[in-house]
Amino acid sequence: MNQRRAVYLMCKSEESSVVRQFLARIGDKWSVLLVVILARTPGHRARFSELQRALDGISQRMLTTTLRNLERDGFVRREVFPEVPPRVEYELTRLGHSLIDPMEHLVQWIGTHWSSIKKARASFDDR
Amino acid sequence: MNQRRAVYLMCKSEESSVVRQFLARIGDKWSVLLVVILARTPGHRARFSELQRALDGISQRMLTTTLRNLERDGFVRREVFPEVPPRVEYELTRLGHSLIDPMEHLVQWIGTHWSSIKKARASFDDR
DNA sequence: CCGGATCCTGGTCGATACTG
DNA sequence: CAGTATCGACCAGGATCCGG
Repeated sequence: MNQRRAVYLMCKSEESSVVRQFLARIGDKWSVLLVVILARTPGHRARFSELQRALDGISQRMLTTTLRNLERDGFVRREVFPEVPPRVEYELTRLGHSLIDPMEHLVQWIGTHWSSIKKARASFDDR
Repeated sequence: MNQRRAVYLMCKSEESSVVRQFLARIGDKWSVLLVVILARTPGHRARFSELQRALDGISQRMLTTTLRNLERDGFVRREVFPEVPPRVEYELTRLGHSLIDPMEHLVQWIGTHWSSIKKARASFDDR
């Protein structure tokens, strides 16, 4: 019970709005996946086109704006190499890397409970 | 490193799409907050109007649909009391309650790193 | 008191075309 | 190669009204 204090405190203050803001940002269509992909890339670096291939189905526009947002929040560092043709690499920052830990817990939870969710949905939809 | 296996595996399979689906559902404007509020309510139960007061600013429509979605996923149980005026109570299921644990980690992380994010944004916006 | 039905608005995301 | 610009479809979500 001790362990859950932060959640219980959350609603008392404006911390709930912070959580909402955070989820609204990182909870978009591609951000989490992008961070995860960078995390598992050797060196935690990749260039634009590599990321586009890795995130199956992402449009060029969305990759750009997702990367900009992550850069703005300090999760990703952008490095431009003055070459022709241009090369741009994105690297996970220390802050971005620290995200892996809570996400790991979430992924674990999903892995354990996803079948329960699917079952609940199926039985709910029978009505 | 051992601890991070699930995240690294995630991208290999279709598990990434499961994570996306999950985040898309629970990552909406009110779901997480609603679960947290129920979790901290004595008995993990509350009626519709109590929830509406607790979630400052939520519209009646969004409270209804958010509750429906959570019920469909098996996080919340709905109980109708055949009275006049009607009374409806919502209760966190065991599955819903198990969500608290990973969310706790997330909240902890946000608490620790939110100031870093704000600083990163400020310095980014100076350009 | 609870919540369904409707209408409306802004924002998110994809497609496409075009630059340095 | 790595973007930017523009357009349009779609949907989350708020306001409001009504009904059991």
